[in-house]
Amino acid sequence: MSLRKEILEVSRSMLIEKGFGKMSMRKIAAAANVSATSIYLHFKNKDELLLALMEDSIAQLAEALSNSINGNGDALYKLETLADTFLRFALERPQEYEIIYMVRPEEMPKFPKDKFQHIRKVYEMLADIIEEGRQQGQLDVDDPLVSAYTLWAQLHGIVSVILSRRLDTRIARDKFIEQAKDQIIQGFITQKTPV
Amino acid sequence: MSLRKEILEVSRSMLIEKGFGKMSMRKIAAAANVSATSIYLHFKNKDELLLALMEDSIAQLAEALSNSINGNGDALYKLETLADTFLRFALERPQEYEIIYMVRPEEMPKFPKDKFQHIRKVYEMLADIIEEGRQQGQLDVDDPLVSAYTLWAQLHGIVSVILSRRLDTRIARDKFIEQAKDQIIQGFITQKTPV
DNA sequence: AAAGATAGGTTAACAGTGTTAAGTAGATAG
DNA sequence: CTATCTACTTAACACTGTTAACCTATCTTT
Repeated sequence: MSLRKEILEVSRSMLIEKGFGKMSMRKIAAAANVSATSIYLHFKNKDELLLALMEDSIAQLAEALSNSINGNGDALYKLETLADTFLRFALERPQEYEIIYMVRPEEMPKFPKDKFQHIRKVYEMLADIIEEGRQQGQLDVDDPLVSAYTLWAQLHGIVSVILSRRLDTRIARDKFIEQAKDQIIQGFITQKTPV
Repeated sequence: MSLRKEILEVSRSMLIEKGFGKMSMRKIAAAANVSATSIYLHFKNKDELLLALMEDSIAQLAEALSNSINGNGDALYKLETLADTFLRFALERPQEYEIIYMVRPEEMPKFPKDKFQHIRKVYEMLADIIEEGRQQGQLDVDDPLVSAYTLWAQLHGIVSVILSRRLDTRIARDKFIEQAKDQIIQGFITQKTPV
């Protein structure tokens, strides 16, 4: 196996086991039985390594999302399913979620296109679903792509509050998630205001 | 002025000017004309210093929110005003926002109650407004306190996506904010489904 | 085959980090 | 006048990311 791959593997498992904060170049190197400087032969710096991990996690999340909607159901159902899958992914694999959405490689180049192809595809898939729902009069949105990002941002907000331990201890986590999900979805549904 | 206060002031301006990443104990100490170890006489460690800054920023945010709804308007109007104020605070003072919602003091004790009194008050105020809206049939929510946290989480999601530069470059920031705000608020509004 | 370039690794070092242990000058108290 | 306490200091430890310089085996070119 190439050293590059090995570095990626050990850093990923280190990330998952110990969390992002305890990942250091030297520890990664030690785990791969190699000197710390060797990492720099394969990655420009720590941020680039992080981006590579990110790319991979994004691909996995994108796949989980794609798989969860296997064609059947109407737009609304699909939206709910996607929201569920997203929340489950985030809460079951918090460390991986973290590097996708919470870690900030310093001065992260604004959306380096190539690295974010996968997640862009997800947004576009989502936008398509929203558009479908709009045409069927089920959803009430303005710009579908913007709506896709909005939905995602809202879900991220929910996850973020939980993962960063900012949720009031008086509130049960599951109840919070359920209610939040309902409320978010409801924001997309066409209002049937009686004339 | 007490050294404790001076340390807080220096670190706050350092935080605002250079950002969280470039804040170090030694730099703070140098800016306060004191040795690095002196900080430890006033704060247990860096996290405690961070928490103190956090506490302060939270108080400011809480005040901005309280001030923005000066009694008049119905529940829905108040909700919109609060959302506006929150978003403005976050986007105008990103560094301060960051320490409130994004920085994670390692192993942050789950909501150390005393330090979060202010923000809890805000949530309760928000819950009251939501309850008021429910009683007037304007809002459709289950548990008002949970809804308060949900609203906040959603808004945080929007801010978070922008501040961590994860927003698609094709999407105009202002458009995103406006549409997101509308969608979030709509999630709270009573659906008038015709029978 | 000899010579040179290259790929892939090394060790040593720099400049920085949070944090602790031990020591010190000055005010205060008995 | 001595002892204690307070607020600070210097020195040091054990880390961090990163770079410079060096080594060695393999591949390419003459």
